[in-house]
Amino acid sequence: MIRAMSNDASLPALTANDHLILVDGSTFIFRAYHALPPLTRKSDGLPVGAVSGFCNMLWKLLTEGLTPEKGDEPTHFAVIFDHSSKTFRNDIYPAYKAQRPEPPEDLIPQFGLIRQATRAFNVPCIEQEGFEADDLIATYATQAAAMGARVTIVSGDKDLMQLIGPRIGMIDTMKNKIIGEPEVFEKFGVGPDKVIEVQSLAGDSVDNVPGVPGIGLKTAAQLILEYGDLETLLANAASIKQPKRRENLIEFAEQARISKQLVTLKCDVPVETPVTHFAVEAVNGPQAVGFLKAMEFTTLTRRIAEATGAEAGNIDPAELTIPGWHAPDAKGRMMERGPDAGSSTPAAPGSTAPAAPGSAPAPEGMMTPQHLAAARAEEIRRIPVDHSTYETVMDIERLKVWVAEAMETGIVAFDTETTSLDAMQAELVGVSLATRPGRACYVPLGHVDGEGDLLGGGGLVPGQIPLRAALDVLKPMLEDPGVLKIAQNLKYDWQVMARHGIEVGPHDDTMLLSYTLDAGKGGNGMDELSERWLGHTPIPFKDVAGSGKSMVTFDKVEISRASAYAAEDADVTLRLWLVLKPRLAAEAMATVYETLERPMVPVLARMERRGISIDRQMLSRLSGEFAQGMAAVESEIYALAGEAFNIGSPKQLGDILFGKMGLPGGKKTKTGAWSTSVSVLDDLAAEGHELPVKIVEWRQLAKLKSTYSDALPGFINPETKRVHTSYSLASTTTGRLSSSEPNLQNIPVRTEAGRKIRKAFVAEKGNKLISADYSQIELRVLAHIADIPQLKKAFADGLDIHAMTASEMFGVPVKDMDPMVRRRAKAINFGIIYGISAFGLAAQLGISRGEAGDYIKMYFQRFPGIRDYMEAVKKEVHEKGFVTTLFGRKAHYPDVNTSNPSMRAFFERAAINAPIQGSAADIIRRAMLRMEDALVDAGLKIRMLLQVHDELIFEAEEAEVEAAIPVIRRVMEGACEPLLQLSVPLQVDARAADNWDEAH
DNA sequence: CCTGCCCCATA
DNA sequence: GTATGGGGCAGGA
Repeated sequence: MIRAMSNDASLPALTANDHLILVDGSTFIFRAYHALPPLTRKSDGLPVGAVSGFCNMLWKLLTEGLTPEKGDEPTHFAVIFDHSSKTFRNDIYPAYKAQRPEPPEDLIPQFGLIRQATRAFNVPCIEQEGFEADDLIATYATQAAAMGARVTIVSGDKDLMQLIGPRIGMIDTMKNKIIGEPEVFEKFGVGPDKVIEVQSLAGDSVDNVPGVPGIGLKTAAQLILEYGDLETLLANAASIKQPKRRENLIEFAEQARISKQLVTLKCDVPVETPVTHFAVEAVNGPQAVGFLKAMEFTTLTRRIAEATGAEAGNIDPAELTIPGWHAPDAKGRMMERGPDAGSSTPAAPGSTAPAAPGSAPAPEGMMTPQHLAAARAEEIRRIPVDHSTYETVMDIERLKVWVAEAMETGIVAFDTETTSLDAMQAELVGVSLATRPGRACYVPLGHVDGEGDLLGGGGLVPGQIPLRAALDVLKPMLEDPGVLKIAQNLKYDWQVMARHGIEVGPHDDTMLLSYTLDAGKGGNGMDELSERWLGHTPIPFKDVAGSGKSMVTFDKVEISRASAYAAEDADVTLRLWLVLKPRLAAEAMATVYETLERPMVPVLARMERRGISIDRQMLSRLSGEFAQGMAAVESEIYALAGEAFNIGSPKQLGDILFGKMGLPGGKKTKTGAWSTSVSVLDDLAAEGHELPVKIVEWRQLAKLKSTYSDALPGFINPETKRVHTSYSLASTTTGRLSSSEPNLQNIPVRTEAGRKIRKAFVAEKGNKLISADYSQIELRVLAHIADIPQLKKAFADGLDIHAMTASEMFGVPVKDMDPMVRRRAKAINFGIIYGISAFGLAAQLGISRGEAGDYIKMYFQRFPGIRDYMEAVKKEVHEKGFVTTLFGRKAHYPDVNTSNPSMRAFFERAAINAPIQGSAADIIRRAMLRMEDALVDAGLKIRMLLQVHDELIFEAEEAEVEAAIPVIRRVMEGACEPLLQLSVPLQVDARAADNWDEAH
């Protein structure tokens, strides 16, 4: 149909008072599809998630414009689509966008629907043969801007960023982000006017724009900033210093020019519909409502009916024309099971279900623990996982039935579903329970409907038990001393429940069971354990909530899908427990689990909840200082190098140092590139080169800025104003903890600049931070384990251990010792702990392999017990596949018997190190487990905040500091006892101050 | 957008 | 030579 007045000149041109909104319909479809909850469907199964997002956005933009404030509404509006995949660009470069994957199957019917939606809202729907939507948008935007009007492009497509200017803006509704010049700069490193120059160099693998090989966004921006544009750069390509880059720029010059043509948008498309025809017309209420009703968008239908005065009840759903779509027979999708689903008594789990533990059934009665454990594993493996047996609990009476069942059984696996991986911020969305294999339920508590996404709506899905009421029913069971609660990674669930006033206990943790039994054999995550022990692949999280950009929080997941996923988690957890728990006794690991692992959960959970204060202003000032320092060093570097380059790129740096400047490159990395690590740079610096010194300086500042001063403030919890790290109990082979998000176990300390970061960790007003650390704990453990008389005596006498070592080895007196000699001995001592090699020691000390070998030989002569210990450990690990710590913890090295000599040597060194590092880890764990009670018993309120392998950090009121320090020292120094009497004393140094740096 | 690589912060 | 976590870059899905 031809618009009646399509060439009517009487439609007025746009003026400065006009505001044109151009929606990039094509990319919107794809992005909405990925951003919105998966599997939103109409009752007949028609997938409509993208259409729903589109309609919401359209309505909001038409009525409000970009912001809810008045006066922002558009005067002109159009939605632009791609017409077909072939465009003039394919004539220039046939491969352009050639590798685009086919759109997902359930998206295909939505293409037509979105065009219908546009028409239903009375909005021009524009597409034109041979041109991409981007070219049409570019043309219309340029025309309107030339008339003086304001233009807003609604898209997240980076290719459109080249259009941004004084009158033309861009908004990404999916991210709710306005894209202006600063954002373009952030993305491309240049302003909008240079975007195409950068793109023509860097290329774009998504669209198959080739660019120039070896040049990414960073380098491209660097080059364009230096040369201004592509042609100038290509003209001067021969003078580029880096050989590889020069060659590529010359060889691929034509390819870059083609790329530029591909990315340059066409601003002069002979458009069929003039921009003046985009004047906004009132939405035809009945027409829009008819369409929305057909789509079953209830919320939006209501909203638009109200706004337009249309009588929704009297309007029939519109007829939809959907090519390629046939509604399936009215079988209906699986509905959530109602409150009465399932029988009122627990279903029999099947005759093969194991009896509850503790009540050893007669046939198994005479088996050894090992047989029992193996039989149990086989038994569990045979019960299939069946999602259809799970119940969705929507009714408080049913919940009470489940709780009663758990109380009666005495064992329940439970799992929480939340909105975040950060236990400190996660909102509870649901709880799942399992009482026997195959008997599990999910209790949704906080699911919302997804339609409110773009409008901020999204109320609770009706029918769920109110959160508070459900928790009141669950609490007595979760805290009942007679009911064992089992979880996978319990610390997380414990935290979430603690924030709702529930202290879960007693408990078991399948992740820790696995870690205790199998540390070093592989991961301890649930999916992995399920594969390993049950031969079952649980529903992947990404299948339920999506992944990456399109991931939704769990509260937006449809309840029936959430239910299958969540109930399965509890079911699998229970099964894993049934398999793993009997192994504790069979493999004599029950004590390790019960004294070193399980009780750590509440201790760490409390430490994480407390968090630590950081001084945001101080870090912000530091970021500024570091930035200034980097800028200063940067210009010196460019001057020394004779050109600008990306210092942060090891590849480019290597080209400059070893290519252009021809410095002798000592080492290469395993991929064959020049190594530019500090040790290499230091060597060059020692030869008198200035540039490497500056690089090291720049690197240090860059590291401190990006990893610490820039990143740490982002971890301040908005509610508590403190930083809450997360400790992992099960991610090292040796028994150490690890810390992440943020990692507070690698806060700088060695350099002056680094210690400024540490100063930003502060005590609250009226409080002090106390740092207490073990002195030389690993060497002391080594002295004990390997039973070395000289070492033991030195520690007993409180001597300087490295000086003593030097004295023994080189026969020099400790008094007035040359610091260099002591330094060598210190390096050797560390080397021993790491399973020394001549290669490593040589690298560390900057001496020859032969010389290092001589040192080691001499060391073993003086301390033969060390060599004996090392040989014994190697023998042990080859025979058993694991080694143990002083307290019985196992570290497995399943691949130690490999025939690859260097791999083998690596595992042997690791095995030598593990009992030392691991015993020290056990000791500080024991101290941590006793610390809280000891402090409370001493009448102190002081609390433990952090652990850094051999150091504990506390926060105490000033008045308590003096009394607290002796208690802390006593607990830490006596941590081995009474289980073990170490043959060397443990020594703890403790200090209090206003910040971490001064306390350390 | 994810992954491998390189480099670097700590004990 | 041991044990970690994390940031930036570049390349390939």
